[in-house]
Amino acid sequence: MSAKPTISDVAARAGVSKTLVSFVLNDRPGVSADARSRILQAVDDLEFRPSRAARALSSSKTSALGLVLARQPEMLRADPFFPPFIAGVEKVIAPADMALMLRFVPDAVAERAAYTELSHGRADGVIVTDIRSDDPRPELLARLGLPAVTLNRPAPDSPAPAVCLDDTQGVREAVDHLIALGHRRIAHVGGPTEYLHADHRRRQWAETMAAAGLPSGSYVEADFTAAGGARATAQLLDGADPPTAILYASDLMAMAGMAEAHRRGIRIPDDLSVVGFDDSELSAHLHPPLTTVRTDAFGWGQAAATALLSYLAGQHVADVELSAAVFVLRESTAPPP
Amino acid sequence: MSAKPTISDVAARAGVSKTLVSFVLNDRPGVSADARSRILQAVDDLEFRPSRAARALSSSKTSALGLVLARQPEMLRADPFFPPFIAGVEKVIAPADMALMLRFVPDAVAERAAYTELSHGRADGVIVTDIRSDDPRPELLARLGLPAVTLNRPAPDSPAPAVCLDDTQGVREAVDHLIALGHRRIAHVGGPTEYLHADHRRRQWAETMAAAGLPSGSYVEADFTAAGGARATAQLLDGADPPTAILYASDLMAMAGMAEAHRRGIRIPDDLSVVGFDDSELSAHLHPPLTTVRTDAFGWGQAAATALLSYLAGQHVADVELSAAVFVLRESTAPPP
DNA sequence: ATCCGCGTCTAAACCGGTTTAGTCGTCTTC
DNA sequence: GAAGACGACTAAACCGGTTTAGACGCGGAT
Repeated sequence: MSAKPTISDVAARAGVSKTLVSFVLNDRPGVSADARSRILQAVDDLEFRPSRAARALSSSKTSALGLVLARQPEMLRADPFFPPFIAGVEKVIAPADMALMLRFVPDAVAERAAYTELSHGRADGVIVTDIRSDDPRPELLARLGLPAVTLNRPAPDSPAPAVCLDDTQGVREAVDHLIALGHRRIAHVGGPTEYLHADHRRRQWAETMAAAGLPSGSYVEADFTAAGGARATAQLLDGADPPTAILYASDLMAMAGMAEAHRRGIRIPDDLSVVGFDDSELSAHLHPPLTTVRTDAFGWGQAAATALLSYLAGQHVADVELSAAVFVLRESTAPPP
Repeated sequence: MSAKPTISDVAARAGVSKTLVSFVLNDRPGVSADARSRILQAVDDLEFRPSRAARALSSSKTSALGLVLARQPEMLRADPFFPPFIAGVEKVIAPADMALMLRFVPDAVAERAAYTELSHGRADGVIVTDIRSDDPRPELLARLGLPAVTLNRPAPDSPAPAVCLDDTQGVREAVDHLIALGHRRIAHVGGPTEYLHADHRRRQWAETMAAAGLPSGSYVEADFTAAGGARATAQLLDGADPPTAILYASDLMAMAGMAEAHRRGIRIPDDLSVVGFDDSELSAHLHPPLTTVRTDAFGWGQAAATALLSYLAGQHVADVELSAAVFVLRESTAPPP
């Protein structure tokens, strides 16, 4: 078991130059059928695989994409979005012979450092998720010269192509559904408003209420954790004039909220209607099954990866618009008592 | 806004050779204080960062670790283990200036290809998780010359250091707890037995029952998904002589099982006791809060990364033994009706 | 007969670092 | 005062690919 064979070993065995081997490996024209087959034979015999590191240096292509997640471990633990999202990305990039560099960072400083790192020979491009308001990343990435694709559009003038999924239409449908059932006091438990998607959901909820001529409902900002969802629910339930329905910005918070209600002897959906967001794995198997809004994280991952790959290939990439999040009616909603 | 500066640019600006810059960058002795400060100044002025790709080639070190996950997207969606595990790994490797290459693969063939890929200039070492029975990976990795650390020991003679966490002691405590409450018919809903950890949990359950002189309980193999957990629970509950307690190999299955029981009007814990496994985010916030077994995935990630880093540094690494999974008593268990 | 174009192939430069082998001057040491 | 040790520094080789510039032989056009 000797060391790994190099392109020179292959060239020697096939009786040709390194150049020609490289041509064959990269499907470039101008190689005779005879030479090609001898080279392929040698590649096979030696089990040769080109070194990624060498290729990265000479071609300035790492064949890797980067993904930086700035999250507290707590918020990540039960996140229903990233696993399928990453699976979708992988599905697209694996056949393209690319891989994913993943970075989890605790704060904005480390985040900046991580992107800088990635831009120096670790990744060819990045997918930017969890867009925040006044997100500094598009500017940073432009300065680093690191190609990027963003999930939704951070700002009208963001230079990176955006892969957009309207995740608020489902929220509107959900609120309309609650209103149609007769609810008038519909509260919202949101995520940290620094995240654009959390803010959008809150806005959509407020606007839909307003459009129906209802008074604005109670709003509590939470943090996407189960504990936060339970706390927010307790606050709403214990307040004066408690809501008859609560719309949550995530299934996890909704589930914790349901338990919190149960604990008070409040029945769902009889006494309180609950709507989640995400359609996470467990939601359909809850008792009662959770009415929610579904976003296709896997498909979003695929679309983002596809867009980034074309962008890296030098093609002009227009914003992509995916089909909107859909409202999933199950059994956690009913007319108010 | 020119191209990225190289080490030669730094050398030129500081009036020294590339070699000396390299020495300073790598903290090697034999550089005068004067030269060192001039070089650091130049590095600063130019915002120079060494190219990972170049460094990888010349030093044969990629500064990256690999992690290959062979899972169906479905099984990954609500997995409570990997997010904190990866966060633990990151916590350790980030300060060591390393990064994580993540690969999700659909099957064993792709898995093999992924490891092969990683060994050719993409990663310096890998962490092997989800050990299966007769796992082919230790042998493959040895053949590829790719340093590895395994989570638990696949076989007594596996060449890679193992980072072990006894996740069955908590299961024994859980079963003992149920027995002490008076349960005699304790069923188990397990994970796919090809996974060693799933198999271990099943064994521990069976052995603890036997040790207490109880007849062996019903066993249903499921797949770690919510749907699977619900199905298995239905099967147990609808069978002849249904159990008074069910031990699940994951919280997700336990939660789906609880809902399935509720649907039949079976109250928890009054009519049926339920124990999960993982202590996932939601478990403490369920109604009733789920009694479960907690494994410290974050700590496991840290330990595995630490072990791999020392191993890569050429140190001899003995197997690491972490503190065992602990039984977490909450409110989903009670004496049988 | 000469020139041109073309298909096939190669030598050498190059990517940006690390490492080896050695140069040069100064300071000890006998 | 010569030899040796040592600290500071550098030129050049090297890692394993890709890419550029050009060589070589051959057939067809002039």
